[in-house]
Amino acid sequence: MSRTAPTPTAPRSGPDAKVRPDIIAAATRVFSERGYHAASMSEIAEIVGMRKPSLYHHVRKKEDLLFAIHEQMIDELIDETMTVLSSSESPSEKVRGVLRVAMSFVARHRDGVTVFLQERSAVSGERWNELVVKRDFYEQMVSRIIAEGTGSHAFVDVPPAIAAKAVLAMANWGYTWFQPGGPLTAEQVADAFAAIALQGLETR
Amino acid sequence: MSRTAPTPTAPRSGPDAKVRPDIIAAATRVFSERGYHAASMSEIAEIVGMRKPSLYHHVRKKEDLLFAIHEQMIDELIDETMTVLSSSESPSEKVRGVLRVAMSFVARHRDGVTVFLQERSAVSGERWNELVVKRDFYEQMVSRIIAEGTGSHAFVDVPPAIAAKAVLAMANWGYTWFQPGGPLTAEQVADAFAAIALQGLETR
DNA sequence: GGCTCCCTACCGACCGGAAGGTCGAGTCCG
DNA sequence: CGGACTCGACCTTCCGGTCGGTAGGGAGCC
Repeated sequence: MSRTAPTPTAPRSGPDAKVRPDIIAAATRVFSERGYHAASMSEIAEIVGMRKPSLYHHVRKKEDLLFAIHEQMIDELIDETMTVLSSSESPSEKVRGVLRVAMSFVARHRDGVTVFLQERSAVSGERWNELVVKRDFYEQMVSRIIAEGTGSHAFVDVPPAIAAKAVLAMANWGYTWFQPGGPLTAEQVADAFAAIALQGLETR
Repeated sequence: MSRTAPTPTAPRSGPDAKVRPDIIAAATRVFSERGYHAASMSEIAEIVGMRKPSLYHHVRKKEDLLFAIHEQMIDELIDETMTVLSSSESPSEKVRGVLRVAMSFVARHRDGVTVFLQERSAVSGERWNELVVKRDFYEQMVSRIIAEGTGSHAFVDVPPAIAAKAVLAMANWGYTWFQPGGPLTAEQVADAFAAIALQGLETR
């Protein structure tokens, strides 16, 4: 057949087993387009060029695919944001950096981010907790940057948690409207958002 | 029977017929909790105290319920925001007003807003366009306020469309985290967001 | 008051379809 | 030979939606 995976990927050996990347990619596309519950395993199978029963040779349950997407997204996002956090820039520059990373992430992984943000409640049970922890951790990273700014009086005295919500909202909401081929690049948008978040709209 | 609707509500006379409010309320709750596709008509029927076939006496299709919720939300939101837009306040005050209206809206109609923002793509066909037009109109309202501010040099020179995205993002994203019984009221959150959007995080 | 008529609301039973998931048999390749 | 991989047929479950029939109350009439 016209298979493309050379590595003999260990098949469904556990709940956390590696799944073939093209399958994850197909699932990401279908989940993002139709929504998790409306998406069918048959359609995912068809995209990767097999039938549904074959797909179940690589995946245990439909939910495993959803979880894998979620995990991959939040792990990568945390990883990329970490480099910003651990830099020696000023709090302002870190906020700008967070926004740049986040917007660039949205631009590069549109479908994945859509699934990650829109299908938040579809993951159930044990693994849901794991994701909540990581999401909270990510938010804490941003919160800490802002606390750093207010601590050094570089930032106005607003509750860091609320300010973090505001900054994250700008980036997260991007998945609903940002088009990678549009008039503005992700970096330009991120910088515009950073300007608003840091200096505000009013003239000085 | 123990009915409570005294008015002989005209039953399913057309696609735009009025549906009993308790049915809309039940659908809103179920759609918000389970997601549109995962929600079942039986569960909605059960909440309002009837069986599925009886529910279909009041509603033609499942999608009609979804559409009704969407329409109700966007219509009310536009209506409330209109009063802000048509006031004679300064652009800054109007931005604050928009955020107050939006956050208060989120607080009062949590489930409805959740459906409205999360189940955006589940509406199909003709009526979807109608909703897109209204959503764009709402966004234009905010965009215009900001253009007004940049025009009078009260606001910094940023593209109004981008600034509108930023402002709306803060409010829209609220549905994912704001708890009406939490430490901050909707108005307090809105004012904090307005402060960030207008003056920025950096000290002057 | 009784009586019929009719319309609204309600429901048990049912249908067609589609979905997630399984099974057993086959193929290919090291 | 054996394990990875594929698939046709199949099972179960559930869902959106329909159908035929029933209860009940108001309107009109005698």
